[in-house]
Amino acid sequence: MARSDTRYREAFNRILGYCETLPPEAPIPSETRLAEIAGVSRTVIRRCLTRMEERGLISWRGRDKHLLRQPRPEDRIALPEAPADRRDLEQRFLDWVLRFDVPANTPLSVAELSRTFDVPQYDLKEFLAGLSRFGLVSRRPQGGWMLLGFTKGFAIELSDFRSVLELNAVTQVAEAPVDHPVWAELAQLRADHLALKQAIDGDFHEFSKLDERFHLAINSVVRNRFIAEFQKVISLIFHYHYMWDKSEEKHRNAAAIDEHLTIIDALEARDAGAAREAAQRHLRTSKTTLLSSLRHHDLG
Amino acid sequence: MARSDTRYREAFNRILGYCETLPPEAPIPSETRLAEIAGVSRTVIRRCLTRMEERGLISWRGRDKHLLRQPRPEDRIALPEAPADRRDLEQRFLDWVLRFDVPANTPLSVAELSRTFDVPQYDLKEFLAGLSRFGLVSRRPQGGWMLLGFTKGFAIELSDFRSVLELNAVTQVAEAPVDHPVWAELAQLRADHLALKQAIDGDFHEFSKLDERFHLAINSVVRNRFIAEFQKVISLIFHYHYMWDKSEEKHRNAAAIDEHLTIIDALEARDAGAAREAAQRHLRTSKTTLLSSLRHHDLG
DNA sequence: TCAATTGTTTTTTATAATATTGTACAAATA
DNA sequence: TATTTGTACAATATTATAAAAAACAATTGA
Repeated sequence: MARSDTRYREAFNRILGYCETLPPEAPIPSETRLAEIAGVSRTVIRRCLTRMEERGLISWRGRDKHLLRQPRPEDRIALPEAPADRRDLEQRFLDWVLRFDVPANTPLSVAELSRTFDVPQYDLKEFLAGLSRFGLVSRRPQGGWMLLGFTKGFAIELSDFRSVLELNAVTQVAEAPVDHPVWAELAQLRADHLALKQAIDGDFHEFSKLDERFHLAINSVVRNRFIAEFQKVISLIFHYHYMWDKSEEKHRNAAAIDEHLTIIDALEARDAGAAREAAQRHLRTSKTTLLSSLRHHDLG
Repeated sequence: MARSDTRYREAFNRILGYCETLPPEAPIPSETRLAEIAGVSRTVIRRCLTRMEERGLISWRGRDKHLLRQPRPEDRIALPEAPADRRDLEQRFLDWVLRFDVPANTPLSVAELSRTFDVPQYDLKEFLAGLSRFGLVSRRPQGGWMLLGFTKGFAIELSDFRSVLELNAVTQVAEAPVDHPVWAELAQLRADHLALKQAIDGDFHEFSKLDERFHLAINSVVRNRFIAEFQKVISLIFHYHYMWDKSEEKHRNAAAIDEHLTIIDALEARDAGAAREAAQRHLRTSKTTLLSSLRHHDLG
């Protein structure tokens, strides 16, 4: 009826683990020290100590705490199952949106999402609030949330924004010092592109991964928290749409390989202007592809 | 112990208002229709109708609903006071952070913020979740939130990001059609800049407003939801820091006026390259100013 | 017969209540 | 005097639940 005691349970087991490393009848460190070890507050530690005393694991009077016996496996508390990783919720959510081709202006039910993603409702609320900053979702007047994304306007503005960021990245690469790791990565990418170009007839599906690697390498030169945050979302969206638009995939990928190689050429020649121009061409192609993939979905 | 009935109360008063426009003994529209009028679900409408019947305002049997008497002021329900505008929470929060010079890595107490801003805690949670997308705040491992912003690294990256966006905007302005409203605005800005330049000795404080107008005009040409979202935060932060860094303010503002005029000159000559270059110089100055204002605060 | 409306049930959302956890400070110890 | 513990209090996370929305079934009237 209030917050869970997972923190206490985890701390208890962790302290138990720590005690196992101690010699028999060893003194137990101070509460503050234990709190540091378990990464929780003293309140939780005191609960743990109380339980340990009850179970006859330790003696505890004032600041005199001693280990009475070695902890056994059955001393541990059971943890509430299903940690349900909150971290990659974003990945899973976008995956869901794109994979099931959830149309724009779909009402999102927090209750339903909570079930499908196995995540508590308040976590989702927080997550959706974050996404609303990207204009991907918004609050509905009658309550709840709504998926906005993936209209034509959204795709255009996303592409444009991506272009702005990526052209900036390209410029920065051209100015990167010779010992920057990006140059080694680009050399490797050039080789891999050439190899795939040879085997394009059979392996054209492989391009998707290469494309992601290429753009990641370019953008890795830019160290900026704001840009990095957006890049994650952008690359995910583009990546998926490319994977699913199967029309003329082979031809498209062959063309993209050449575009990538042109960019690499210009970069290695340290010709920022040419690199920007080549990147601009490539980004225009990408935009067209993204838009046409949306059109196909509209028809299907 | 659950959600408030504000929605019902507001709907009731709105329906009352609608009934006042009706002739005496008029039939009441269908529940669905009323729901549309009040912007609320049928469930709420039925609660409203029940209350109206109890108060002898209407007769209600099945789908036969009639007005019995004209609603009077005392029929209205009292609304829970203090709407506490959720909309400009962002403005007020950033204002608070910057005005009180809240240092980086300050733990934020949702309870305390809730009191100072007169906003429910869950609204704040949602808001902070949104800000965490901008890297301004983050979750602490032991629970709660923490203000990250306004370290040197943050200022640098923010400035860099601003430059990327603004240089893009400048390029777009240079390509804007002659009948675009930005040209009229720039002409006006030129005049205002020249006027202030004349009176700089006395009115140099006025520059802050002019600066905001100038950058807003440039950026208004870019129609992009992602960029617009960021611009709001960026301009607010720069704006405040300029206001408070009083060192050499007059000299700084005089220089900035000239920089602005150079940009306007290049733009009106449709010389995108020169405009970008001038903008780049101006943005570099801005960055330096922002950084030095942080340094002053560190010392103070 | 069928579209519109109402009656009823189910589902979802917003939010107050609250157990758990964190934190500050006083008292005790060594 | 610096640690450590005891105690009180405040904040947070999470639940429980009333309010609202949505879905569905039954009814009505043209």
